[in-house]
Amino acid sequence: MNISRASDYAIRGLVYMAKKPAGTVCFVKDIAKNTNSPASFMSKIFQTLAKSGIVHSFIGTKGGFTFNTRPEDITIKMVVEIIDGPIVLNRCVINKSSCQNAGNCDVHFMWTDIQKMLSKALSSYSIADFANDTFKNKLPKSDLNFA
Amino acid sequence: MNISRASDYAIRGLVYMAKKPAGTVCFVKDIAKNTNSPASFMSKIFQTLAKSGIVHSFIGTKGGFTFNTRPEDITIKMVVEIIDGPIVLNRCVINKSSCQNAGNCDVHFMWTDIQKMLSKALSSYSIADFANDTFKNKLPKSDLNFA
DNA sequence: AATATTAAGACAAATTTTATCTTAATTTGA
DNA sequence: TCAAATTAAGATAAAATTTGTCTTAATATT
Repeated sequence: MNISRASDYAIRGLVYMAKKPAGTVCFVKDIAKNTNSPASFMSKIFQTLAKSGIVHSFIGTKGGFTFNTRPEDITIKMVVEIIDGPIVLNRCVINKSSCQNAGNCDVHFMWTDIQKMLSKALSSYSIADFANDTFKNKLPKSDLNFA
Repeated sequence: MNISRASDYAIRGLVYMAKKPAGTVCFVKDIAKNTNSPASFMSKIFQTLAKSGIVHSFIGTKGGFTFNTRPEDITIKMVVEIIDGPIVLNRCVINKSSCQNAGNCDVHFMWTDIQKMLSKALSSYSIADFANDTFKNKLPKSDLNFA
């Protein structure tokens, strides 16, 4: 029940990029250094981000990465799902046949519901929120009252 | 970002037990059969549940497991944490020194907040909710509106 | 006391995560 | 133009976790 190191690195790397002037080409080496993450691991993570289309990569000297999607439009949910794969709290939520009750039991409904809630929460934050100061307007969600 | 098979089995096993009359001694073999889970794996899971104190085990012929805590008082969060360990969305939430910003960055605050929300949601369901019909009164949390 | 049945606990396979190392692509400067 | 430098891409590998099985010990019953 947690995000991977890779997702954490990805978010931190993208936030680092988002703090630079728009259009800046960033090297993995710099991104890694400034986020205290292993450069070769970060390299692989940015490969995945590039494949997804949210960043653009340039090979060779003076190569690097730029945003292909505005940081305002990149949600935390998007990043986590690109790196870790779809958020699925329990397998019965996506694969009903994996459930003895064919996904019709109350436990199934609980997981589906909590997953939706989590998904909404992760979608409510963007990379830009952490690069700029727009984050402060959003807290806290944990005050939500569950009857 | 998901619960383990083990936690899923544990919840299903406990719900199965909770449907029996209070005080019934249940065998792992039966629990496993009725939840479509590997018996030897379920055995290990119930060992862990017994160590935690929420169920009581009896060794030998006519041995088995009974509740040591009322199903009403066993939350889904408790079960998940007993089996999978504490719910920690990102390591910086519990270990600030693992964060380059000593846990004072906005990303840290986001994870802490979402974790609290998730924790509250998981605490709002009990094993009894799925054994009886009290579950229906609780949905849906996913209607919560995140500004 | 022997047997049957149970949980407990040691052990092992499989998968996932977290990386590293090598290769290919591109630019730049000599 | 070609070698060198620098970059991302991709193959490979180590480590950790998850998921399970197999053997042992405990207890009750006959």
